[in-house]
Amino acid sequence: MADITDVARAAGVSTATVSRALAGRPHVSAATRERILRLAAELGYVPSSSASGLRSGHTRAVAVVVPRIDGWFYSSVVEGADAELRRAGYDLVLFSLGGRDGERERLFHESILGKRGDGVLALCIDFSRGERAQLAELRLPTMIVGGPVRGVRYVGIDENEAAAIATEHLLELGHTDILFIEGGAEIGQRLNPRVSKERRQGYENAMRAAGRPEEAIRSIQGEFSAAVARARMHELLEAGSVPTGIVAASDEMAVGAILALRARGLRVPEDVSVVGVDGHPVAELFSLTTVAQDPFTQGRTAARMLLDDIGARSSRRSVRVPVEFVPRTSTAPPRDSRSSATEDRSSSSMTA
Amino acid sequence: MADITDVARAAGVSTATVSRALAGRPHVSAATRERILRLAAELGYVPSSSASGLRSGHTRAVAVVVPRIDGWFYSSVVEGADAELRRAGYDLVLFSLGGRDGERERLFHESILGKRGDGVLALCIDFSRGERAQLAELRLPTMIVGGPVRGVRYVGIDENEAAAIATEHLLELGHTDILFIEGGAEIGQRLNPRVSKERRQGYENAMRAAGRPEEAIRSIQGEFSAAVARARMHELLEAGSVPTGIVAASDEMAVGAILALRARGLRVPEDVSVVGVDGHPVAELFSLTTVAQDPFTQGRTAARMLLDDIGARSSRRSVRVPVEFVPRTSTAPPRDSRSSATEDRSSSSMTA
DNA sequence: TTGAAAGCGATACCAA
DNA sequence: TTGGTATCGCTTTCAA
Repeated sequence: MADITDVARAAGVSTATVSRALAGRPHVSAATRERILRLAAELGYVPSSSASGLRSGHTRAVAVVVPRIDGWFYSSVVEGADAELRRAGYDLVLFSLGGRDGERERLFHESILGKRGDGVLALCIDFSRGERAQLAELRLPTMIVGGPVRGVRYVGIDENEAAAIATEHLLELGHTDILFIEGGAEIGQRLNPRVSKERRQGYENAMRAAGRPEEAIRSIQGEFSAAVARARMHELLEAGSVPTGIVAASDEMAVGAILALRARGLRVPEDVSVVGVDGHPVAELFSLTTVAQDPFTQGRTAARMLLDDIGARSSRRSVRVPVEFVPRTSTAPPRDSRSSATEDRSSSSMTA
Repeated sequence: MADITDVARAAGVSTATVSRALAGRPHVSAATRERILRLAAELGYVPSSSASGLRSGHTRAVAVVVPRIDGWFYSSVVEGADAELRRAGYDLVLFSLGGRDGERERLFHESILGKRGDGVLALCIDFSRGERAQLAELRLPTMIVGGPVRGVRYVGIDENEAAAIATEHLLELGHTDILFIEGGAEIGQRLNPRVSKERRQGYENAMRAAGRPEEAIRSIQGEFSAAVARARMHELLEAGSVPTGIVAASDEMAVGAILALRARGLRVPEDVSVVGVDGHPVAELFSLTTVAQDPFTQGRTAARMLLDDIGARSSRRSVRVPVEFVPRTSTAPPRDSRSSATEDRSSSSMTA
C-alpha cells in the first residue's frame, strides 16, 4: 500500500534517494541509507514491480518453459532454478505447455516470454529455427536444460555416456544379450529428440565397443513411459524372446520392464538384469541399479548462468554435469555365465 | 518491440482506441476493431504487462505458493491451475518455499505476493493468523488447495472420508487388526496439519463405527515418506507385531510398508493387506489398492474460483471434490478369516 | 465512436 | 551526496 513517496516523506528525502538506497546503489550516505531502510521496513513498503519494470525495462523475473510440470525431472529442475532465482531476488514465471501445442505457438509467436521475464529457461524443448530467431531478435538471454539445441547454451548430462555406463555395467557382469528400451516418440509435444537419440547411441556404442555384432543390438520403444515399456516388454516376452540383460533409457521404463518380467514369472536379477538411467525416486523403491543425474542442480546451475547473462553478458559455455552410477540389486551376472558371444541369443531361453 | 503507438499510427487511430479494441471493450466500431486486431498481429504487438499493470492496477498474473514443486501432488495441482489460468490469459508466478522457512516469512511479511499477482493460490499451507490478516488487508483474493484453513476458501477432498473408505474396505474384507500409518510431523515446513489429522480421524472413525475396541486403534508415524514408513514398519515387524491389514495415509507410505513386509518375507495381500490414499502414480506400479484423488482437477477448480473472485467478487463457497476407490491386488480377505474380535492381535502371528 | 491528455509508481539523468 | 523532473507504455476519464 505504501509507495515510494510515503517512504521519501517519512525519511525527509526525495524519492530518487529512496530508490537509490533501496536498490543498494552508491551515492547515498550510510546514515541516510540506514534510515530509509528502516522506514521502508516499518511501512512495509515493497516497490511495485510494474512501475519499476516499466521504467527500467527489466522485470526481475525469469520465464521458465516446461513441457509439463508434473513430472519428476521437470519439477526437480524447476525447484532448483527457483532456489537460485529466489536467492537473487528474481521471480519465476512458469509456462507449462501441458500438451497444448497451441500454447507453444502463442508463447513464441507473441513473444510473451520477453514481456514477462528478463530471460528464458526452457526444459527439454526442441526450439525450431524460427523460435531461435525470435529469441535472438528479442535479445533474450536463454538457457536450456535437458537436451542440447544448436546455438543455445545448455546444462545437461552427457546422455550418451549415461546410457553407455549402464550398458557397460551389464557387459562387465558378463551379459551378452542386452535389450535396449528406448524413449522418444512422445505424444504431440515437440520435445527435444536428442535425449532419446543420444541415449540409444550410448547403448549402441558400448555394445560395439564390446565387440557385439550388429544383430545383437536390439531395442523396443517405451516412449519414456512405464506403462508403454511394460506393454512392449510383455509382447516381446510373449514372442519368446528373453534377453539376459535390459538397459532402459529411463528408470520409469525400467520399472515397466521389471513388472512385465515379474508377471511372466521371471526374477530380477536372477533371470534377467535390469538397469535404468535417471535416478528417479521410483528406482530406489524397485531397488533398481541406475545411472543417476541430478536435475535439481541442473536447474540451479542453469538459473545461475542465466542470471549471469542477464546481468553482465558473461559468455560462459554450456555445462555438462556428471552422472553417478548407483548399483542396487536389479543387476547380477547372467545365470549362464558361460554363454559365449556366438550363442547369446539362445542361451537364455526359458519357459515362464 | 512494437508498442501501442506503432499500432495506433498504423491503424490511423489513437492509442486509446487501440487499447479499447485489444481489450475487447465496447465503443469501438467493428471495422476499426478488426483493422486494429489485424495490424497488431502483423506487427507482433504484445502489450507491456508492466505498463498495463502500473496503470490498471492489476497484473493479470496469479501467485502460486507451494511447499515444494517437486512432488506429485503439488506439481499436479500446479499443472491444473496453469491450464485454467492460461486459458484466461493469466500468467502463473511460482513461489516455492523449498524448505526455506525464511522464504515464507519474506513472502508474507513483505507482501510480495500482492505485487506480483492479482490473487494467491496456496497449496497445503497452514496460514497463521497474521498471514491471514496480511492477505485480508491487501484485499488479495485467496484460494487454498489441500487442507482447509479457517476463513479461507479452499478446494480439496474430504480427507476424513478418504481414509474412512480405505479402512472400511479392509473391515469389509474381514480384517480386524488394522494398523494405520499416519503422515504429518514433516520437516520444518509448516504444512497444513489438518490433512494428516483428518485422515487419521477417518481411520479411527471407521474402526469405531465397526465396533473395534480402542486398543485396536494403533498407528505408526510415516511422515508422508516411503523411506520413513518403511523404516518404522521394519521396527514394528522386528518387534513381532504383524497386523493383517494396513491403511496408509498416503500411497507412498503404503509402498514403504509393502517394501518392509516383503523384506520380512511377508506377502501382500496373502499375509497382509495394504491400502493407500492418494492415487499416486506409484500405486499402480505396486498394484496398490487406493482411494484416489485428482489433484489436476483440484488445481483447475481452484484457479477457476480464484479468477471468478478476481473478476467479479463472486462469493462461491469452498469445494469438496470426490475421491474414487481404486481396487487393485494389494488387498484381500485375511488369511485366517475366522479371526474374531477378541483375538485379533494374536491371530496373525507368524515367522518370517 | 473516437481522441486528447492525465496519470500509475518507479528510475535515471542532470543539475545543484 | 542529494533533489527535481522527464519518462517508461499503457489505461482511463472527459470532452468532442
